[in-house]
Amino acid sequence: MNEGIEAREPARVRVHDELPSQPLLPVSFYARDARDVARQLLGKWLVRRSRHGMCVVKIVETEAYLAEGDPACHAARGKTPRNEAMFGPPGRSYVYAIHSRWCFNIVCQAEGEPAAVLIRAAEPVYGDAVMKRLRGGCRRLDWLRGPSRLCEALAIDKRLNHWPLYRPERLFVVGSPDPSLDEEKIGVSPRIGVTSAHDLRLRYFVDGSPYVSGPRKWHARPIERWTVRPH
DNA sequence: CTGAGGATAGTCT
DNA sequence: GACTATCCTCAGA
Repeated sequence: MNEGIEAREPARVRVHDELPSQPLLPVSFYARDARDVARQLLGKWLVRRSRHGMCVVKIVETEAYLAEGDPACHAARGKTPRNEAMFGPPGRSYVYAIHSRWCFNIVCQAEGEPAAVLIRAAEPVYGDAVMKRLRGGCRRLDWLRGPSRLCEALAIDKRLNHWPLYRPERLFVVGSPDPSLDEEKIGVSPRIGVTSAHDLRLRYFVDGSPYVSGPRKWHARPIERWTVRPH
């Protein structure tokens, strides 16, 4: 049908009448180094359509887990039933449980090169009533502040493991590069809760955003600068 | 506001 | 049996 058009221009998606249409992130966005993907996911909209309703959230905090030289990566010691999704093609989800809570990752790089980005925190954009209900009515600031809180607010669980994120259906990401998110507004720090590889600074966050998780003192100022690369 | 402690269950050795 | 890419509560400043 219109495959030729879609190959040239990314499909635009209007997720709600009141929200502007946005380009859908294609597979090629994810088929790169997880550090670039993690950095450039900041400011993008994650869209979730579930039986509870539709939610749109703006990503404000991510972490990269690398295929090479990263002992904290779940795939560092080879393939297991749990981390299988990381070894698959990029652009799909990797959902796993920790302490009886879910964490949502996006697989990056290439098949057989297990890298991923953990989505750690986001800001509510649309669907307040749904997220408030799923989060038990806690403060709006805390609905999406932490990887497992985010999963709870968006009804993300193991059933969405291996899910393709480049189709505008149940779960996907839209957005274009945000010129206001230059390197001075991006903070970089060690990853939270990771006991090994503390020398690696692979956590990225929108500096100053109240929706970012972790100790406040960590985002008092950016710890390191990061060069924006186009995509 | 911060830090400590404990609940909790899936995963791997 | 040990570990964990978490979260909540509580005590104290």
